[in-house]
Amino acid sequence: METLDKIDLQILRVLQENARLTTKELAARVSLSSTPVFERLKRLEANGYIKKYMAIVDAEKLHQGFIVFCKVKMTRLNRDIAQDFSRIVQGIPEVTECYNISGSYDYLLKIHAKDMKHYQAFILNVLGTIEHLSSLESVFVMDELKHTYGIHF
Amino acid sequence: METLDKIDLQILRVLQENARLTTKELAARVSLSSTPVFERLKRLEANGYIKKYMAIVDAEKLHQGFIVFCKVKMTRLNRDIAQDFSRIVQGIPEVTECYNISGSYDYLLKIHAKDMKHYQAFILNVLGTIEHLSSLESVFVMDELKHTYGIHF
DNA sequence: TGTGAAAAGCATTAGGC
DNA sequence: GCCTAATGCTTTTCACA
Repeated sequence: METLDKIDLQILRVLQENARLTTKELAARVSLSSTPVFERLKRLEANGYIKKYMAIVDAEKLHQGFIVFCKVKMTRLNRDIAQDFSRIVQGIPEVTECYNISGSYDYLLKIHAKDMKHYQAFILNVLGTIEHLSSLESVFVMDELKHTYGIHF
Repeated sequence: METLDKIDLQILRVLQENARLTTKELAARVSLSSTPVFERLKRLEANGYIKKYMAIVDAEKLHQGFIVFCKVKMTRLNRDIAQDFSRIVQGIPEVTECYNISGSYDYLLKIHAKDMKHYQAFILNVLGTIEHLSSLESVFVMDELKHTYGIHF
């Protein structure tokens, strides 16, 4: 797939806002009939423009509303250590995001926990026990002002 | 709504993974017929357990793959200044997330930009011009190791 | 690429356990 | 609460501009 036209982009924008629209409704919003919209959609999915469709659930209501950004520094970092760290992190459900970052820390992790007690236990029993870990710094989220899920394009 | 039973939780878990399942498929996964699943779904939506359905699009492919966490410190922070800041941030499309955080900075922003050039212009022309802003620190994302979108429960 | 029509399959409601 | 069954839409395919 070379490049997306305006209609493709519009489809992506609409679906980013509401993924449960019927093809018909979607077609109405981009002023086409169902068939071409259906085909474009399949193409966008097949080419990886749409990674997945998901329901955004309320973390607070599901008792996972205690959010912490945890900065991690390793004693040293090479390919093997980085791969091990990545593998471990993939398997930790509390870690919802993990980034390799610039600055004085190596990684930034987003953690979802039930409360401070749960988070403390998590640090002591899970994160803190990772090999080659040098230091941890927890930045607690006091309020979520904005969370768009999705991007502007 | 008082509390969710196991089937409700299962429905939420499945929809978090794939929001475009038909009611029928969803029903099969929780071993029920369509009708009760349909009713549970409507209840979960009505009670805010499901906040929205969205397509996750590939930021890289849409030229928004340059990600920066930007820490913001204000000269001082009171209710009015915080409200102003929140209002401004809601209107900035590059800011996909914004948190009020503990530590030596007041806010943590997640920024999606096209590239470093775009980001620099954004800092100079948009973020840097906000009133009562004391300092900014950019933490650049070099690699995204994990991004689940969604939580474990 | 697009349209419109038709077949197959689903969502949604009704009626009953 | 759950089920099965019926109806009216939608999705999806196909022929054709």
